[in-house]
Amino acid sequence: MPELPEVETTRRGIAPQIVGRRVRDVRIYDRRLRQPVPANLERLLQGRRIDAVERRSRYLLFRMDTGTLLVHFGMTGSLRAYAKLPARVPHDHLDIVFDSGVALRYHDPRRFGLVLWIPAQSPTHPLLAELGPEPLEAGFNAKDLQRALRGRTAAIKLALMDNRIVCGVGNIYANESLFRARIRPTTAAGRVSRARLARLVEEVRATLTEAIASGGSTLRDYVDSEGTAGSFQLSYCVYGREGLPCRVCGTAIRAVRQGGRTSFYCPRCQRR
DNA sequence: AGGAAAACCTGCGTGC
DNA sequence: TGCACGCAGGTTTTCC
Repeated sequence: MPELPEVETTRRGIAPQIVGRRVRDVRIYDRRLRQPVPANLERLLQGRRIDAVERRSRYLLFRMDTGTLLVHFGMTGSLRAYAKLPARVPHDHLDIVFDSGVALRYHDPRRFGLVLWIPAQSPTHPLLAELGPEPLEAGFNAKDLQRALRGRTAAIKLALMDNRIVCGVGNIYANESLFRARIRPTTAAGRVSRARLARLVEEVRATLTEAIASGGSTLRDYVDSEGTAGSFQLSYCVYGREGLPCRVCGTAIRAVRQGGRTSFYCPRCQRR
C-alpha cells in the first residue's frame, strides 16, 4: 500500500482516535514480518499512553514516555482503526486495543513490513539514521538536491527513490513527479540542471500534497484507517498507463525497467 | 564505491 | 479448470 501519502493518510486517520489513550491489551497472532515482532511487545505497550503519532519517511512512530513503537507497511501492510474488531482474516498480524475501546489492527500479506520497539533512551535507530530530508519540508530544495546529485551517473528516477537523497518517494510518485517536471526518468541525475531540479522539487511537493488530499492511492487493497479507499490513482498521468495516450500530448506512454521497478514516461513530454 | 541484481513474501491477472 | 509465469505501493543484501 504505502508511499508517503498513504502512510500520512493513515497517520491522520489514526492519531485523533488514540492520542492520549492508554493501551489496554495487545494481541499478537503472527510475528513473522521483515524482522520478528518483539517477543515482549505486549509487556512494553501494556498500560502506556500514546503521546503523539508522527511520521518520518514511510515510518509511523507512536510516541510513549518509555519509547516509540515503529511501524512500517512494506508493500502490503496496513493499519486500521476499529470501534469493534471484526473477525480475523488471514494475514492479520496483531491488534492493539485502547482504553477507549478503539483498536488498531495490523495486516500484511507479503510480510515486508515492520513492527519494532525503540526504547526512549536509545540513540537514533539505524532505520531512521540515514534518511534524507522530508519531501514536504524545507530541507528538500534545489540547492541541496543539486549538491547531493553532483557527479552522479545513476538515473534521476533511482535518485528520487533513494531515501538518503529524499525520503518517502516511491515508484508511483517518482514516475508522476518526473512527468509533471518533464524530466525523463533515465536521465543521469548529475546532468539535470539546477532550474530543472527546482521544477522537480516543486512537482514532487505538489504531487504528494494532492495525493494526500485525495486520501492516497488504492491499487489493489489499500484503504485508510477507516477502511475508505483513496482516489489519487484516478489522477495518474503515467503510472500503469503503458500504451495509453499521454494526457497532455496524446503520445503513447512508454514503460522501461529501472532498478527492478517499472518506470513510465511520455517520450514527447519528457525528452531529457 | 557506485550501481545493478537478487532476495525477502503472497496474491492476482494473463495466457496457454 | 488448472497451471506456469510475471508482476506488484519497499528495503536490504549481495555481487560485480
